[in-house]
Amino acid sequence: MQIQIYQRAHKQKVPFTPLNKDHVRLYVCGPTVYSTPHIGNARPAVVFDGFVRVLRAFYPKVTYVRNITDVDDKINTKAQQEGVDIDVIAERYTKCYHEDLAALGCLSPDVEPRATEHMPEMIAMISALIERGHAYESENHVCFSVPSFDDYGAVSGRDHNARKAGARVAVETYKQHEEDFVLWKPSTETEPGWDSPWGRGRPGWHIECSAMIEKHLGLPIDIHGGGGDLLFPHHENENAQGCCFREGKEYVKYWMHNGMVNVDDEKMSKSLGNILLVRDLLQKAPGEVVRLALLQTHYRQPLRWHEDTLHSAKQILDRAYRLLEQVDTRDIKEWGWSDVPSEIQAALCDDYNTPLAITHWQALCRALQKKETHTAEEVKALLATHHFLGVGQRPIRSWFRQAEQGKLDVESIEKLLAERDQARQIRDFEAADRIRDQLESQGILIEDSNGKTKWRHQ
RNA sequence: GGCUGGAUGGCAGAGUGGUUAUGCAGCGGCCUGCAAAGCCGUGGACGCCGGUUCGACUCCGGCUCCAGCCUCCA
Repeated sequence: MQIQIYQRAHKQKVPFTPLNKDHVRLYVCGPTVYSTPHIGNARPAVVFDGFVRVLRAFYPKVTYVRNITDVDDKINTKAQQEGVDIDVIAERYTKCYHEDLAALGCLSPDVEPRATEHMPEMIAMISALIERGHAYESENHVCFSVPSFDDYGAVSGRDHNARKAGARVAVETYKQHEEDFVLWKPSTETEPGWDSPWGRGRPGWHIECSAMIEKHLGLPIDIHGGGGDLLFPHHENENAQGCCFREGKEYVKYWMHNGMVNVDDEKMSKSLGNILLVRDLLQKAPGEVVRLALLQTHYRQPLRWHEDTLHSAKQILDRAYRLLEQVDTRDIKEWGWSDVPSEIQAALCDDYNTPLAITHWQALCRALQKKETHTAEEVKALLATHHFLGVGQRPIRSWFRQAEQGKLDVESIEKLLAERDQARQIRDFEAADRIRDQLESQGILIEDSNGKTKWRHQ
C-alpha cells in the first residue's frame, strides 16, 4: 500500500515519499484567533487530523505542527472595540478553538506554536533574507523582492502575466515591485509592536509560518496543508521566502489544500448571515456527527452543507453504534492499521479518499450486523477503522442517551416505560401507544426487541 | 476582467471509455399488537452544445452557472 497525494502543480496524484522515512514532518495553517470557530475552520483541522493518523500508521515518527496566528489586524480591531489587550482576545478564541476541535475528535498537534512567541525567529529570518538580497528595507517597512525569486508562481500555478492581469490594487510607494509583499511593517503607538532592527513594528502575514516551520520542524518539510483560500498569495509567498531563505533549495515537498465549505451552495459570509459556528452545530448533534459530515466529502472538493447534512451523518453513526452494542469488544486489546480492511486502507491511501472509505466502512458494518457472533479479526477490523476515521469513540450508552438533551429524567422515563409494559401485558395497546407518543414528544424513542424495551434520545 | 477548481438521481457523494457505486430520503416486503431497529427488494443521474469513438457521464473544444483567490485580507 502506497500513500498518494494530489499535487496541484502537476495536476495529478503522486506517490508520497518522505524526505526522511524515519521522521515525517507536516505543518498546517491554523486559525487567526479573533472569532468563534466556524465549520470552515473545522474542516482542515478534521481532515489533517485524520490524514496524520494514516501517516502515523506508515512511519515511526510523524511531527504535526499547527500554528495559532495571534498577531493580526483583525485581532487588533477586536481588542480596540472591547478595550482590552490583544492577549485577551487571542486567549479567548484559542480556548474556543481547542474546545470545538476536541469535540470533533481532533487529537492535539505535536506542537502548536504562536506567532507572538516567535518574534526573534521571524526577525532573524527577515534579516537573513535581507543579507541574501531577497528583501529590502523601505520607509520603515521590510519587503520581500519577488523578482529575486525565479520560481514565483509555481505553487499556485499563476505565471507573471496571470498575476499582473489580476492585480487591481494601487502599488504602495515603499514597494520596488508591484508584487513585493511585506515582511515587517511599522506600528503606531496604539498598535501592538515589537522592537526590531527596522524599528518598532509587527510582522507581515506570511513570515510567521516560515519562521515557525524552520524552528519546530526544520526546512524543508514534507507536507504543508491549509485551506484552498490560502493558496495565493499566502502559500506562494511562504514558498518564495522559504526557498530564498534556503538559498534556492526546496521549502515544502507536498502541498495539500482542502476545499471550502459552502452553505446551501453559497459561501459563508457575515453579510449573508449564514456562518455556521461549530458550537451551534454541536447543539444539534454530537461532535462525531459533525466530523463524519466533514469527512463525507473528499477533502479537495467544495463541501455543500445543507439542511440534511447532519441528519444523514447521524443516521450512519446511529447504525454504527447499534452494531457496537452487539459486538463484544472486551477481549480485544490491540489492533492497528493492518486490521483495517484492505479496501478501506486503499481508499485512505488514495489521496485520503474518506467518502469512499466511509462507504466501505458502512458495508463492513452491514456485514457484521448480519452475524450473531464475530471473530476477533472482525472486531479488530471495526475498531481499527473507527480509530482511523475518528468515529465510534464514544461510550455507547452516552451515544444514545445524552444527559444534556434530556427533558425527562431517567426515573420518569423508566416509570412511564413500566406503565407501558403493564398496559401491553393486559393488551391495552391504546394506553401503551399513548405513553410512547408522550415519550416521543419529549425526544425519547423506544424499541421493543427480544421482549425488552430499549430507549434512547432522538 | 484574470487565474484556479467544481457541476452526477429528491438530497449528499465516490468512481468509470461499454457492466449495480454507496448512504440519507421514498416505495414494496419480512419481522412486530402497532411501531422502532434489523433484513430483503425497488424506482431514480451523470449542467448545456458540439467533436473524437463502434460506443462517452467518463477524452477534447465552446458555453452557462457556482466557488476560491487576485498582494498587507485569513
